[in-house]
Amino acid sequence: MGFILPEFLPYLLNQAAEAASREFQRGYRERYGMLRTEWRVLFHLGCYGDMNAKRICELASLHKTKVSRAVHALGAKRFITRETDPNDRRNEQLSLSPLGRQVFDDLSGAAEAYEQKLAGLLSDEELTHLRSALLKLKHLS
Amino acid sequence: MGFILPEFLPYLLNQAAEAASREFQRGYRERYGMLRTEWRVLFHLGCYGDMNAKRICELASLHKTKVSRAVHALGAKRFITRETDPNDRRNEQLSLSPLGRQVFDDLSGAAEAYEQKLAGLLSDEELTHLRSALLKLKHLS
DNA sequence: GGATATCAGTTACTTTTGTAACTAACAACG
DNA sequence: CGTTGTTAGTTACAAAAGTAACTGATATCC
Repeated sequence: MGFILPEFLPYLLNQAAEAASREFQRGYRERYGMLRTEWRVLFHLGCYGDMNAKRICELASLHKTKVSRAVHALGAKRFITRETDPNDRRNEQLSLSPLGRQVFDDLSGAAEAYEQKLAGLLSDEELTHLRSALLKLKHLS
Repeated sequence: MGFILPEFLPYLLNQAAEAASREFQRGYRERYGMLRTEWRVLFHLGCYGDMNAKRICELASLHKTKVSRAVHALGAKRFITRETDPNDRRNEQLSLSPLGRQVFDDLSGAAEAYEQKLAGLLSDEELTHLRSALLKLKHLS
């Protein structure tokens, strides 16, 4: 029988993800000139604490070049500082600067508000189920 | 309270969407050298029948430049034909060529198989709920 | 009919991403 | 030691996407 495009999961997921990102994206883009990967790096540091680029790659499933570029951009904006580990000079610890912390605080407020808005479209139950289904899908090698 | 990045819906949605697309994408990319937008255009014609680029933009929420480029690429590969409407020469009707139909048949088989694989990660109930939640999110302005 | 607006689609230019090859630092093994 | 391998991160180049301005065609309204 005919293939039903609007029920195809990868397609549906992409459309929902794009719709959910677009409006929120505009916020950090306009306010701080940040790209999505920059937002992600900033939030990893803000939510999990200092770490190196490698660790961010793992946590966020991002390629190292993407993270490298985001780290440069965030450094240029003075949102993060980079400190080379004297015991292993390949390793560079990333931290939020005080300015970066301020930006993070502002944006995490905006993120919470936006999450509320999205959550408003769904019941609590739907929301829990959605999160759990998304988590299962995420772990496709 | 701290913001929980791994529960943030836009982030979760993006990760799940990327994971769900990546493997499937490799298939049409390697077999036919197609990009994601080309896949989408091909599938709109295959699933809904002939239409013009404008209509594809609307159905798929894609920008017209993206569709224009995909249409060119699919034309160059001889997967679609383009016919100017004699009553309104701005309007160009797109159709699958016989070759394009073959490609569509092959890829829709692959898509069905992949959907089965994804569906295997979730129960029937989870799947229905997931689809319905994604549909609701998709309709954010 | 002629100025103006609108429409489908394209082009030219810029920004962002993907890929692979490259540093520089360290580890392991003989 | 010194060769070989691995690691964290960068760079250079090519592919793709975003943006806005542009065609050429039709519609509108005076």
